[in-house]
Amino acid sequence: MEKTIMKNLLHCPVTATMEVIGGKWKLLIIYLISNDINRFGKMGMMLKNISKQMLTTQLRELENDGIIERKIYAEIPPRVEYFLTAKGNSLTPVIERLRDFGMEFLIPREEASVDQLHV
Amino acid sequence: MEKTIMKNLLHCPVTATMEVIGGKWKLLIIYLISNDINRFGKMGMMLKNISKQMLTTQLRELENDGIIERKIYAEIPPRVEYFLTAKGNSLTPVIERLRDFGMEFLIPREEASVDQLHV
DNA sequence: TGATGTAGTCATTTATTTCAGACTAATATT
DNA sequence: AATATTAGTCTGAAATAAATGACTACATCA
Repeated sequence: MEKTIMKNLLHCPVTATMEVIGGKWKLLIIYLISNDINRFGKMGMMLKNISKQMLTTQLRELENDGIIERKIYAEIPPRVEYFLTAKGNSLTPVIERLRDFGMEFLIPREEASVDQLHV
Repeated sequence: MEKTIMKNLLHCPVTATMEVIGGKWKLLIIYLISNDINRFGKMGMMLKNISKQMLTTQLRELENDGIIERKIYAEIPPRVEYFLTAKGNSLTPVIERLRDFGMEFLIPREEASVDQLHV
């Protein structure tokens, strides 16, 4: 075997996807947005231990990767809302498989809780 | 909405799975093992920029999470081989979806290369 | 007049990861 | 007797990531 693997893995779609969703808060943010918690302040409240800076960074990265969209309303005080793009919504099968694996192998059935925000 | 989300997410199967596979080198290591590159030294050679310590850490975590198994042969010099467990093999659907998303949205078709180690 | 609310930015400090390199065990080979 | 081999461990240093707290803009409300 050659050592071409590293070169290949630069273009590996698995690795590439992990880079997009792998950030500490990214799937959580996607989850919040898909549940209409899509403003900076609200998100910050839900993600108890996140700093503003971290939240900003994660949102910007998701935006740059085309997963979410940022809509600025010309109001004062400022209002910004985030939405999933079509690309972002295409992550659904990935997330479902992550969930399946977690439910089957990692989380005791009774304790599992997903997709319920207790609004 | 209450702030129960953080409590819930402690048991979120999506997050739990990400914790298992999210480590920088873990999917690569799983990939190598599934291609019979399953000894410490060989893996270290393939993963060009990994340190021994890092490799050890990742392998131990995967082992503790039940994804891989460690077989020690009582020989000198020492021989240790790693194998995927049934649980580890159950990650296949997850990895396939990660790949699908990457191929469709992240990697230009011509450049994509997965599952080919050029042995 | 002064406080309030939103969505941030920026500089500095602190915490967490990761790396580099020396070291080990025990046997076979030269 | 010295060297090679494998799969690591250990310590201290360097690099990266993340948190903290101050600061901004501008209209509206009290």
